[in-house]
This record gives sequence, structure tokens and C-alpha cells, in this order.
Amino acid sequence: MNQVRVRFAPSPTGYIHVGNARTALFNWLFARQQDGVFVLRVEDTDVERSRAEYEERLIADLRWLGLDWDEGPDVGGAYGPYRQSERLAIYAEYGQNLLSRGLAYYCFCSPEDLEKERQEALAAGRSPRYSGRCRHLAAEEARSRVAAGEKAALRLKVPEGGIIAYHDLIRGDLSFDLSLVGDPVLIRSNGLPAYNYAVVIDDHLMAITHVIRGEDHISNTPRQLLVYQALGWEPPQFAHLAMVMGQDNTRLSKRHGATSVDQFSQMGILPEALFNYLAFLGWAPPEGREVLTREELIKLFDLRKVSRSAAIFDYEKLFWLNRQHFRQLSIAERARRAFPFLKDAGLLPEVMTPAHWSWLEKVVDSFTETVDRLSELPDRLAILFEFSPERMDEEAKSILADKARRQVAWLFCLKVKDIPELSPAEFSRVAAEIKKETAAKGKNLYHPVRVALTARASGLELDRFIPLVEEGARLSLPRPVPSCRQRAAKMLAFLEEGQKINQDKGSG
RNA sequence: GCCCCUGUCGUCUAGCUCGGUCUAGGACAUCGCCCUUUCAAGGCGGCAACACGGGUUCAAAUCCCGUCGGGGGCGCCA
Repeated sequence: MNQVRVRFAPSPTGYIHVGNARTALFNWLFARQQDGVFVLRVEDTDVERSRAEYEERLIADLRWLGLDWDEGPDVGGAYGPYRQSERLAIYAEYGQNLLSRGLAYYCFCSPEDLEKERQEALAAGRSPRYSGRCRHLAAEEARSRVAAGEKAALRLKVPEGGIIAYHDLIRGDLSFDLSLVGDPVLIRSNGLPAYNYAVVIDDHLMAITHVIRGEDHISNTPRQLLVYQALGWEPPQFAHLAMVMGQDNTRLSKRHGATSVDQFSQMGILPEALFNYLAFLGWAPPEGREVLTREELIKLFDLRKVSRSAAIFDYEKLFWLNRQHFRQLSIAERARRAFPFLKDAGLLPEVMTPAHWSWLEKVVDSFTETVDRLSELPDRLAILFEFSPERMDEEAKSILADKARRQVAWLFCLKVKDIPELSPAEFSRVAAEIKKETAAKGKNLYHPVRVALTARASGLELDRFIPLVEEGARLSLPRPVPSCRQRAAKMLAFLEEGQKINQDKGSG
């Protein structure tokens, strides 16, 4: 059996979309599982839209996702070049071959003529296919017109009738009526190859055995098969993947939210989580487990089990998977991944000392179990870096509105404001004292204490929170963490100020 | 308009290839309970689907036909 060779062939016309990323991923999974070769080919023949920087971006995004290729524009290989723009001579050569054998012909129709023809056909309720007007031009005449410098495209002669059929690895037997397909353009009048022609030449010359691509190519396949036929080549096997849709069941696009791979990395989705999620869009492993590594996915993946119907991209499930993957990382690794998000938010220094890392690990360990994307981290950590009684939320305010609970908060601040560093032991001591002095316990004790220390009504358990604050307060940070003592002093001032206002009101 | 693909809980899917084992399984979301000084997380449990209509058959999510819905294509874009 020949070695499996698959390819991913994107156009560098923008940031890579998760739908395309999934196509790349399925190819990669199949290649790795079959001990095959994964080829990256850049289809940059659309000069208007293709840009070199997009190719770089594309490569970076694919690598970020965890894909690698054995052959490609950046790594070379025996079947190159891997950029279509560098293969123009090859396309021209096979074009001449088809022309000389009478299987292709020059077409002099202008884009305007063609558009008019199309509109007329549509209006008359006919299939808007090319009429074949130039097909019967005498070969010598066409040749001399071209020699004279007239612009012409090269078209394939599609057989008059009959059907063309092929077996799709995912969809089974498919067939198409040839009378419905117009003569496709092989080489455009600007000398660049058209998609349906270039893929065939490249896939064959690159010895591709399996073409795994999006469903939107199903009806292109008969045209490509015709090119294989004309050239006398054996076509590869085809597998057409269903599309990825947005929540409203239309093709996933920007208005559905994040769609490009780099947007997901920016919001703090782990590459292994996106990878896992993408693999699950249209496929499920035989056993029930869902949180899987790349290696496990390679083992379990089965191209024949891929779904034929379109799948809706579910951000919630992706976030859940992200949390699961994050949890599986070691504490040090979690800190390492979280770091850029916190540094960029101005919460951590560019240069981290071991003490910073040690603190970050504890912080990340305490806060990330409820975080589903790393970009949420700066907001979640605001409770450490920020302490502003004047900006309390309603719930916290209502806690302090109660006289007894306000008394608890006040007493707590009074006791803590002179303690240089609040250790867990001292915290329990203070809590016990207040309990004794005020008879407050349970919620009535801890709610006000929490508000006193955080100016919020909810958050991390205080036993975990306090050591993080005290350790953070000792560190040199771009944005200092106020210590418990500082918090207590500030809250005390705030409470007393409020008291005064209330008294004024009462007496006035 | 024509051609092609497709249709199981709100979502991703298992099951359909070899009809009975399906009172249709799992996961996300949702709801409830537990845990708990709060919010989450976590644990436990609940709600929830074979698009519709005809066949075939003792028996259909599974086979056949039709309808409807969704998507894609019909480019000198890829």
C-alpha cells in the first residue's frame, strides 16, 4: 500500500478561520494516524487578495494549534515548490499539453460577456453555465489570435453528456450529470491557473492520496475529476467534511463572535483545548471520554466516522473543555500560560523574580479553577490589586447597611489596622475575638469581614485570600497589592466617614 | 431557477452499514439538591430528541418513497 499523503491548501487571504483550521486538523490527524505525510500548500493565485504576511500568520496560527507538516513552503520537501505562485510554469506546461491534444481550447469571451450570459440564463431559469461559445473556434485561428497578443483563457472541453461518479469516504457514492457542468477555465487570461485546475495538477504531482476538504468543494469535484481524466491520471480518494455553522445555523462568520484562530489564542483558549474541540466538531470517539490529548486523538480518530451534517460552533463547550485542559496542567505550567495575560494587563512586571513566580503560582492555583478563558484573569484578580470601599457593589453595601454587621466590620478593621502582617493564625484569633465580643457568627461574622477586606460580597475563601494578599503586598509589582493592614485602615476611614454623614443627617 | 449534500435532546453527538438488546446512551448548557462564611468550582439528580407523511415488516431512529427544513454549488474566487 502506498504511503498516505494528505495536504492542507489554504489561501493566504486573511486570518485562519476555525472552519479551515478544523479541515487542517482532520488532515493532520489522518496523516499522523496513518503514518503518512502532511503537506502544507499555499494557494496564492488570487493576486488581489493574497498577501505574504497572511502566509506568515497562517503558519504561526497552525503551529500554535499544534500542527506540523512534513513538507511546505517553510520547510521544503521533495515535491515543491509549495506555493502555487511558484508553479506557474508547471500549470502552463500541462495546459499546452491539453491544448495540443484537443482537450482544451482558448476562450476569448470578456468577463462582461460572461456575466451577461449568466444573468440571461438565470433570468430564463436555466443553469448559468458557460455556453461553450469559443469551443468551436478553429484551433489555428485561436492560436494566431493569441500569438497576436489577444488575451485568452484556456478552458477544458467537458464531454457532451453522461454522468461522472466517485466514491466519497464520508458521503458514499456521489454522481453528477455532465450536461450541467460548463467548460471550466483552466488558465485565466492573466496566466494564472484557476483553482479547479491547479489543485489537480498539484495534488497529482505531490502524490496526494487523500483529499480531505470542506463540503463546499463537493460540486467542484466533478470538474476536477474531468481534469484527471483528460490528463490520464488516477484521482485520489476524496472526503468532504461538513461545514461549521454559527448559532443561527448560517455559516460561521465574524458576526457570530470570534472565528479566527488568533482570536481564540488572544482570549486565552489553550491550543490543546481548541484542538480537542475542533476534533469533536463532527466526530466523536467510540468511548465516552471527551477531554483528550493530541496523542489520544490521533489514536482514536476515524475518518469514516466523521459526521455528514453541519455542526454548530458552541463557545460554551469550548470554554468548558478549556477549563478541563487547564486543570490538567501542572501549577508551574498554569502560571507560565497565565503570565502573558497578566503582564499585558499591567499587573505583573516584565521581569519576574523567583518570588514573583512563586506567588503567581499560588494565585493562579486559587483563581483559575473557575476561569474558562485566561483573558478573564486580570478582572478576576482585581480583587487582589484593587481595594476601593467607595466603589462597593450593592450587595456589599447592603451588608454594611445592617448595624450589627457594620459593627463587626468596623471592629475587624480596628484590630487589623495595626497588625503588620495578618497571618492565618492571627486572622483566626481576630475572628474569634470578634465572635466573642459581638456574638456574631457564621454568615454574620464572615460576610462583614469579607466586605471589610475586599469591599465585595463574594469571592475566594478568606483563608486562601489573606495569605495571597500579604505575600503579594511584599512584592514589588507594577501595581501594588494593598496589604490587609492597609485595607483595614482604608475601610475604617470609609466607615467612619459614613458614620459622620449619617450623624449629620440625623441631627439635621 | 437548476444540481448536489444534509436532517436523533437548545448544542456536539452514540445508535443506524447487519431492523427487535432504544421505555434512544454520553457530554455542554439549563433546572434542582448536596457541599459551603459568600460566589464559583465539584458531587448527585431532573428536564429534554429519532423533522413530517406514507409505505415494507410480526417489529423501524434503523429499509423504501414523498414532503418540508437547513447548507453548499452553478466565477477568468479559492
